[in-house]
Amino acid sequence: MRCHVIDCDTPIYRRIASRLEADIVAGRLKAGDKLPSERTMAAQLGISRMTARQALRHLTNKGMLETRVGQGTYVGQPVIEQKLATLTGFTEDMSRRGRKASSIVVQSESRKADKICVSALSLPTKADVYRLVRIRLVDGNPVALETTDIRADRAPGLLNMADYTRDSLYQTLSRNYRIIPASAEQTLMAASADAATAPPLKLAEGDPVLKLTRLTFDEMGNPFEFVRSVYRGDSFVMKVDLSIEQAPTQ
Amino acid sequence: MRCHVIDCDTPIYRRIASRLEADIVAGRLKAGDKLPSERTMAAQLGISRMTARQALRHLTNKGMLETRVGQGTYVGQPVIEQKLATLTGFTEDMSRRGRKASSIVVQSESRKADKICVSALSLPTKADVYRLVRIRLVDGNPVALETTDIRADRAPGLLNMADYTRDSLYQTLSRNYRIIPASAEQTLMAASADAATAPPLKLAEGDPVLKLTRLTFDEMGNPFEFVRSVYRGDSFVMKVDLSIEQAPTQ
DNA sequence: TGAGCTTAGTGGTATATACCAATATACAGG
DNA sequence: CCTGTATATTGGTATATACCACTAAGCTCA
Repeated sequence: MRCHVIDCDTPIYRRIASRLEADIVAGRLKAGDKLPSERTMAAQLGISRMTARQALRHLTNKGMLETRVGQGTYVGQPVIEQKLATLTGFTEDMSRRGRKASSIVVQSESRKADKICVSALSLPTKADVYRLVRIRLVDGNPVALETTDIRADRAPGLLNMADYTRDSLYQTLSRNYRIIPASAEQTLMAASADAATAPPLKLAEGDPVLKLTRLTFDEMGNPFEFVRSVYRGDSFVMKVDLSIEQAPTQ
Repeated sequence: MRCHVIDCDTPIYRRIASRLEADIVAGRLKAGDKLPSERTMAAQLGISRMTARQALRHLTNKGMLETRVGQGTYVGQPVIEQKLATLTGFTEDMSRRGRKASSIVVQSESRKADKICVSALSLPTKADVYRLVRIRLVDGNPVALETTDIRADRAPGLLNMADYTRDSLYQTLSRNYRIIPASAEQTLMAASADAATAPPLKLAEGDPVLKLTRLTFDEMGNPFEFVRSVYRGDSFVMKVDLSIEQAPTQ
C-alpha cells in the first residue's frame, strides 16, 4: 500500500487517527457524535477493519473516543483541558458547586519576553510574547492572579481574537491557530502574599498563597505557553487524580 | 479455544497480562528485565503472536512494560509510585540533585480511626488503623511532616514488618499483603504553620506551608490509606506532569 | 585493528477471516 | 398496546500471514 502524493511513510492508522482528531478539534465532530462503524469505515476507506480499529483505539486510549459494544463509537469529552481545569481547580469548584467563574483582564499586551519566560519557552532573547494578566473570580470573589505568556510568533493577533473575560484561551488557540495543548508541566509551591499580589486578591501581605507555574506543550512537544499563577490559600483546594488507565486495550 | 478447568470466559490476552503483572508485582520480574520475544512467547503458550502482542500492549499502556524495536520488551519502573513520588516531590529532588532522603519515625501505633479517617476510608466507627507519623528529611533537613493511616484489617502486623526509617511503605504493602496502590486522589492547599507543625519542621508559626491529603486505592478501587502531609513552603516545589499518552498504540 | 557489510531477530504495521456477546430494531403474537 | 422473539449490527477477541524498519552481533576485508 503506497501513497504517491504525500505522506508516504506515516502509518495508515495514524493518518486516519490524525484526520479524526483534527475533525474533533476543529469542531466538525462534537462530543457525543456517533462515528461510522468499524466495518463501514474500513469499507469506505478501502482498508482492513483491524486497521480502522487501530486508528480508533489510538484515540480511545487518549480519551477522545468512547466505544460501546453493540452500539458504536462516539466522540468523548476533551481531556487535557479537563485535566488542566481539574488541577487548576478553577472550573471544578464552579461546576461542582454550581458556582460561577469569571475573569477580569488586568493587562493584555505584546511585550519582550522576560528572562524566566525566555528560558521556559526556549525563545531567543528579545522575542515577543503576548502577556495576559487575569484575576480569576468565583462568584465575584478573587481566587487567583494569573499571568500568561504566549509565543507571539505562534499566534499572531491573538489578543484581539476574543474577549478573554469570558472566552477560553485554549479554545481560541485551538480553533484559530491549530495549537492544541497536549501536555503540561506544572509546579506548585506554598508562599506568602507579597505587596504586589496581595491587593488584587484582597489579602494581607504575608497571607498564605499557592504559587503555580505551568509550561504547556503542543502536540509536537514544543512549549507555547508559560503561566504563573498565585492562588489564595484559604478556601481553595486543588485536587489531583493519579491513576493508571485500566481501560480495555483493544 | 476453551479452557476446561478455570477461567473460561476471561480473554486469553487478559489472563496472560494478569500473569505477567503478578510476576512483576511479586518481584519475579524486576524492572529492566527482558521478556521473551513476542514470537517466542506465542509459540511457548500456543497462541497467536497478535494475541501475545495484545497482552503486552495492555501492560505497555499501563507503563509496566517498555518496548524497543529491534531489541525486545522490558519491564518498566512502577508507575503509581513514580507518580506519587513525583507529585510528592520527595524522592524527585533527592535523585535529581543527588540528595539523600530519609525519615524519622515520630509515631507508630495501632489506634481507633478518627472521624476524618473513617469517612475517607469508608470504615465503621471505632475501626482500627495503623498510624505512622514521619518527618521527611532531605540531606538531614526536615521538609515535611507526614501522617499515614492504614486500615488495620488489610495489613495485620504491618508496623512490625519493616523499618520505615528506611523502607518503603508501599513496597511492604505490595510484597507482604498484596496491596498494590493503583490510584489516588490528592488534594493540596496552602496554609500557615500552626503551633503543632511548626517545631518539627523548624519553622516559625505562620510560615507558609503546603498541606496535602492523599487517599490511596488498591486495584479493586478500595481505599486503604489516608495520608495527611504538611510541607515546608520554602525550598520545596511540587512538579506535576499532565499528558495524554502519545505512545504508539499497537 | 577497525571500518563496513551481511544476517538473524525484534517490534511495528497491515490484511483477511472467523466467531462471540452485547445491543438495537423490526416484527410477530398476545 | 405491550411483549417477547428473531435478526442484523456493533465492538471485542483470536488466528494466520506477510512485509517493514530497526538493532545487535558476527563476519569480511582492507
